[in-house]
Amino acid sequence: MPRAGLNPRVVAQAAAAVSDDVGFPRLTLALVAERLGVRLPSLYKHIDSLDGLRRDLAVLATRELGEALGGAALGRSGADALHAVADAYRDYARRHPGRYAATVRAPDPGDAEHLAAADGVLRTVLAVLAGYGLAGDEAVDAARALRAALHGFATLEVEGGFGLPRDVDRSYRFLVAGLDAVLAGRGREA
Amino acid sequence: MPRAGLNPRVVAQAAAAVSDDVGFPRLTLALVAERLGVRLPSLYKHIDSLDGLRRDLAVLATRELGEALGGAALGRSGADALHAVADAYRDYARRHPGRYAATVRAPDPGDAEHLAAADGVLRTVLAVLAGYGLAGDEAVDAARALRAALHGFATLEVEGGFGLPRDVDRSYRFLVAGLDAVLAGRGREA
DNA sequence: CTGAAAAGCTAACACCATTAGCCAGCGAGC
DNA sequence: GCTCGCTGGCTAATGGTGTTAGCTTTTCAG
Repeated sequence: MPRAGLNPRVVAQAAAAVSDDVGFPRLTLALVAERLGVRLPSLYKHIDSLDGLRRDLAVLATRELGEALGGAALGRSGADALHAVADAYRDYARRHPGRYAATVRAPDPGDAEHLAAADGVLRTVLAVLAGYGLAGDEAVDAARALRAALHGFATLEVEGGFGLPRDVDRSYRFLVAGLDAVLAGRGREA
Repeated sequence: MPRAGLNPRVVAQAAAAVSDDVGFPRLTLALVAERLGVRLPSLYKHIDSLDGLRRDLAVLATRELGEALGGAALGRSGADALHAVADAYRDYARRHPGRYAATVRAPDPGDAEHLAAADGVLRTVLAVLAGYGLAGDEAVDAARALRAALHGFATLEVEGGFGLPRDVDRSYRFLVAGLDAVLAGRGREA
C-alpha cells in the first residue's frame, strides 16, 4: 500500500476545503480524513487534536486574508485603498466562508506563527488608515472600528442574516461610504 | 420519585445558562440535562433535537435583546437614543456571551415566532434611525450598517479579538461617535 | 542491503445525540 | 376516592465522533 504523503500543511488545506464546503462549525476529522483518502486516526500523525487543526486552519486563513488585503492595497492610497481593501475583505469571506469563519479565532499570546499572520492583516489596515492621516491610538481605534464594520457585515451576509429584500450590494456601498466619511473627517482634524 | 417539572421554556433557559457558562459552540445536551438534574434522554420530551434547542435559545436571546434595546430607546431620540441602544447592545453581548452568540442564527422563513423576535430588534433600530430622519431603503441600509458595526465590535470584543493594549472602551466610543456622524450626515441630506 | 524512523492501519474507549420501550406520577371523571 | 389514561421521566441500545495504544509496512540514510 503506497503512502498518502500527508503533512501538516496538506491536512490544514483539506480542513479548509471541508470547512468551506460544510461550514466551519461542522468541520470534522472524519470529513477531513475522507477527503484525503485516509483513515481518521492517521491524521494524528500530523495534527495535535481537532482544536489544533482549527488553529492551523485559522493561521492558514488569516495568512490568506492578509495576502488578499495586502494585494488589494498595493499601489493605492486614501479612499481608493479603503474601497479596494474592503472589497477584498468581503470577497474573501464570500468565496471562502468556512476559512473566513476560522479567522475570528484570537491567537493565544505565545503563538508566534498565528500572531504573525494576524499582524499581516493589521499592517495593511494601518497602512490604509495612514493614508487618511491617522496614526497612534486613534489609528488603533479606527482599525478596530473598520474591522468591526467589515467583519460584522461579512458575517451577517454569509450567515444569511439580512432578511429584508433590499439589495445587499447597495447596503454594502452605503457602509463603505460611511467608513470613508468617518475616516476622512477624523483624518482632517489630525 | 417526584417529577422535575420541566417544559420547553425551562429547558431553553437552562440552555441559555449553559451557553453563557461554556460558550455557545460547547452547548451540549449532556450539560443541559446535568444542570436540570435530569437524565439526558428526558430532554427529548420537551425539545426536538439539539438543533431545535439551539433555535429555541436563539428565539429566547433575540427576544431578550429586543427588549433590552427597546427599553434603552424608550423616551429618547436622536444621538441620545443611538448611544443608549448601542450601549445596551454591547452590554447584552458582554453579560450574556453565549446567548448573544445564539442571536446570529437567521430565522428560517416559516418560523413566525423567531421572525417576530427578530422583528422586535429591527423595529427599535429603525425607530432610532427615524430620529435621524432616515426612512425607506436608506433606513434599511443604515440599519444593516449599524447592526454590522455593533455586531462586529461585540463579537470581536467577546471573542478576545482585540489584541493590542489600547483601551477597548475608548475604541468603542470612537465607533459610536463615527456611527452618529454618518447617520447625522445622511439624515440631513434627506 | 539493512535497520530505524515515520506513516498509516486496526482495535478499543469515552462521550454525545438520538430512538425505542418501560414505568410511575398525576389529573379527569365517574 | 378510585381508576384510567396521559404525560414525564427513566434505562437500554445504536451510530457517530475524538482520542490513544500498539502493530505493520513503507521509505530513506548509511
